[in-house]
Order: sequence, then C-alpha cells, then structure tokens
Amino acid sequence: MFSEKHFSSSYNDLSQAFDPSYMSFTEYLQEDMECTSLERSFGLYPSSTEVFSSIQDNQKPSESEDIVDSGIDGSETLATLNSSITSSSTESGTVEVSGKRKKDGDVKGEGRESSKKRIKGKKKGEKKQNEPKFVFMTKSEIDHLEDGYRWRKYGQKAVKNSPYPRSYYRCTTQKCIVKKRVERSFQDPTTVLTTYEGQHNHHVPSSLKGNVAARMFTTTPTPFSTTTNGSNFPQNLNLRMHNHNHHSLMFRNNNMQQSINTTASVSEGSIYSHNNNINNYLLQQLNNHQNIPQEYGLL
DNA sequence: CGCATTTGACCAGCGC
DNA sequence: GCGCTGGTCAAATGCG
Repeated sequence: MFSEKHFSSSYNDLSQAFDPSYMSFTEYLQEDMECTSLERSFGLYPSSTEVFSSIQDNQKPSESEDIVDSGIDGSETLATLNSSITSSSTESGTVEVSGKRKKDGDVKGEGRESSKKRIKGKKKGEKKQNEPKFVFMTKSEIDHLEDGYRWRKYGQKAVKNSPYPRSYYRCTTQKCIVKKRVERSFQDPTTVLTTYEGQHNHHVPSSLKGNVAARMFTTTPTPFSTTTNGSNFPQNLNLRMHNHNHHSLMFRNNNMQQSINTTASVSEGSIYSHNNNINNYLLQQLNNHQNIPQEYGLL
C-alpha cells in the first residue's frame, strides 16, 4: 500500500523540522520509559518507527498546532503544522480552498428564521485553556480512525490552503470534554492528522474494551502522569488501527524543548504510553501479540 | 425513536 | 474597524 520510502519523503520537511528532537519510538521508550524490549516484541525496529511529537498549547493561545522546531541551525523557532505541511501549496498557488465555502457575511440573516439562536455563545475562557493537545499523523485511507472511544462529529470546516476539510469530534460520553480534530494532510493525502484535545475522564466504552489498545489506555482519574522529564502526557491516547495499515506520528510540544518521537503498531493499533505502569502492561500485551500476522504489521 | 451526521450560521481572535 | 479564519452551535436530515 504505502511504502516506507514514500512516507519518509513525503515528510521530509517535517522530519527536518523536528530533527534535533527526533527519536524513534524505541528510543523514546528506552529513554523515557526505560523500555528496551518493545521493538523486539513487535519487530518494529527500525523501519516502523516514525516521528512522534506532541502539542501542548500552553504558551500560545489559540495556535493549537504550534510545534517546536529547533531548526537546522539549532535555534528554536515556532512552526505550525499547517505551515510545515502545506507550505508548498501556498507557494505553488495551485491549490484552492474547498469551493464549497462561502463567506458568512454573505448569507447572514438569510434562510435562517432566527438569527438570535445563539444565546449561549461560546465559552471564551474554555478555548484558551491550557489543554494538552496531541497530534497523531496516521497513514491511513480513512479519516476517522477508531480509537476505542465514541465520538460525535459536531462540525466540519474547510481548511485554508487545503482541499481537505477538517472535522471536529467530541467524545460522546457525558461530562467528557475531550475533542479531536481530524484532517487530511494536504501534502500527503494519505496521511491523516488527528489532534486530540483534553483528557478522557472515563473508561473506554465497554463494547470497545476488547481491543488491546483501548484497554491499555483507559484513563485513570488522574488527568496526567508526570514523566521523568517533567512533561505531562495523557495516558489514554490510543489508536486502534483495526483493519487498516497505518503509520502514526505524533507531535507534542514539550515546553519548547524536546519532542518525543514514538510510534508503535500493534496488530490492533498504534499506541503511545507515557506511564510506566501502562507501559508494563503494554509490554505484556505486546509480548502476547508477537505472533501477529504480517498484514497487520507496519508498512 | 434515538442517535449520529451534515451544514449554514454565529462568534471570537487575530492581522492589517 | 474590517475581513479572514478557526471553532462551535444547532436545526435539519439520515440511518439503524
């Protein structure tokens, strides 16, 4: 389907952007979680590991997609995922935003019985919260990857400089405020960018507990686990890759310093863990899944 | 019928 | 202040 080579070249700029902080999944595990056997358990190393990083928008409001770019010359600069990924489209000028889009002002007051519907308004403060955000870059043909939780789509917007729309999902569980955005990379349409925001305050729906990934990342009441490097990371991120082959990348911003690059692909998913306990469980699960059919492995 | 999705409108932030 | 853009709301619609 998608070759490793193709994948790597498609994200040349990205890998460069994150170069100083680039770590393979196994490297990350070794360093951060003192795990050395994951790649052996999965046969991941070296080809299946990819860049992982993540985002925590605690330094800049509203720019949720800020990622650390330490730069080739070693200087730290900020870049956005959008700019990193779609810069060429801007340059070429050949790409149009989804044509369906029309200006709000053009249709205001038209076809809508009540323009005063929005009484609630948006909760301003909420949007600017320092909620952790994590971006998965997943090589997949489907946009909405099953991750063990139930999501309700509440919006879709055309993305500037991208022909692909961005979808907005919210966890359907009551009182769970986790959201995620899903969009397809313009530069590499085979890649899906999934941005998770917030933390699940509940367990994975029982109907979905059967899969390993879901079980592994069922969250605890503690919203974060603090790691050895002092960063916070949600424990419950998971992607269940079920019948599709995926590459996953995740980006995170760790106080402008270091990106963690991990990815693993299990028969059922790509996973990330920042919790030693979970990691131990992960290792057990991984060891139990050593006899994974080839077609479920990484590309 | 209940739940999920679609989709146009609304709102806020930001840059100019 | 204005326009652009991202994010969200909520009515309409679809689907099992």
